[in-house]
Amino acid sequence: MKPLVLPPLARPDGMTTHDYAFNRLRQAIMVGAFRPGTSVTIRGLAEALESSPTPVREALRQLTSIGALQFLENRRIVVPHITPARFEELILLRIALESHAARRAVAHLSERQIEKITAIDDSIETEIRKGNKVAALIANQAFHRMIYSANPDPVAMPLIESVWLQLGPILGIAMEHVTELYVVDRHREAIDALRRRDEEAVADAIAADIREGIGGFDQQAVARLLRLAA
Amino acid sequence: MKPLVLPPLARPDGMTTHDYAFNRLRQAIMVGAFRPGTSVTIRGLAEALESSPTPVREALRQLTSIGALQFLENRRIVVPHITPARFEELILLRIALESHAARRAVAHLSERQIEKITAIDDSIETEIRKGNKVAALIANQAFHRMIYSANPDPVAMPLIESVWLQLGPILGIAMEHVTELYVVDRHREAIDALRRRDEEAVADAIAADIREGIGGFDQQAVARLLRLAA
DNA sequence: TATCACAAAATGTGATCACAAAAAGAGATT
DNA sequence: AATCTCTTTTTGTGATCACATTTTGTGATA
Repeated sequence: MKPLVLPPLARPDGMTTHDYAFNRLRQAIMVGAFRPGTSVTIRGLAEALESSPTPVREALRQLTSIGALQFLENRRIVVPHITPARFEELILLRIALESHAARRAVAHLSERQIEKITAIDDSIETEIRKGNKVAALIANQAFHRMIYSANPDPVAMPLIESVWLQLGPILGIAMEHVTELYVVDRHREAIDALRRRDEEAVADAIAADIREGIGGFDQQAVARLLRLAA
Repeated sequence: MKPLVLPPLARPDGMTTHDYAFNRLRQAIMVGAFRPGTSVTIRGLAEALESSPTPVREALRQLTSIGALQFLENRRIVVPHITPARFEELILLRIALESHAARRAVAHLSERQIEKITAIDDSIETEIRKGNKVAALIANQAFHRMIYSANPDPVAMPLIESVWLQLGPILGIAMEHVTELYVVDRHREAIDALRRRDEEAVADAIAADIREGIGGFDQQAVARLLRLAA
């Protein structure tokens, strides 16, 4: 129960122990390193991160605030379970949030930024072709984040990432069971719409992208896996 | 700098010190007890709450995760400032989130719940007539929360409350400068739509309610106050 | 009066410890 | 073999302390 393979993550100079723990755990959950129902302990993580309980507890508390973890009544700390209904709500919430965020970002995107976004989209395909699932997932998130963050007041971004974190554990299961990766996204469509500054078309492309494939994965497959995770 | 009038809040039995601190601070920010730019200290709050730094720090860290507070680079803890642009984004985000949440709740609302919601709406008018601003604000939040929480998987609710928290400090300023309270909401309209199970009409009523008056207050007045807060 | 330098106080950070509750394990009983 | 009871271990909680950084306060200098 205590192998605890935590994806590595560089620790920039001057970063506090707490911030490091938070970012590392957050990233781990975001890319599906923990399965639903997994329980973690403060002391265990403190040891794994070579620190002490105090900063780790703060990081865990923060992660519960954004729905990534859950403090149960019996004081146990677990990765939340996901029911099919909850999964459906999260996807619909992604669509509502991200199509809104995309629409509000269009006017602020420079040509240069759109080029950068196109480059990220290319890197997604590259990673998929190389079979590197986690890298493809991270690149896909970067694609979406880059668009929404063009808004000078990206108030929706933290909320979007909260939803991503809640979907993270599902992605972990999906990546375990999906051997074949295939590109099924609406990214080119979204980029074209960005170039035309067509807010509605961008929002529609993003909505379709989310609906048809969660982070590059086939939704039907994920739905099937949900039964395994329950 | 340390009068720190924290609204009282009962502490249920068995609640941890951390949870108590979190809920108390959260409630204080939500109803506008802190002004934008206000800085708080861990030790100061620990003393005010008659506890120690550890649980307070955890509570503050959680509050930053949901945008209610901000840890600056110089390690100072402040209530975030709000620019007019940021305010606009937050309002639009409220509209996007809450009209979505309302739409997703309609199918799950029982007649009994709708009656309860109607009663809450009545209490809002009562409080306004009595001139009790904070109580009216809390009742208004309860009205919205009651609707959205009808969804058995209310995944949007925490995100909505996050936005409320970010708007809280503005409400505090508004309440200081607005002497006359008047009822300008679309609540009856929303309730009627709920009774007809008309999802789109409910969503529209909620959107209009938010757009035309933030929590029962006149938006123009708030916009004017924003300049004072900057 | 304004500005700079230095000392003192305040503050966030993180490790440690004692305590209580929960979980896990061991052994006996049915 | 299953269940119950009691002991041991694990674990979250919260207070305290030492440390480093920041802020504040004081006084000298221009």
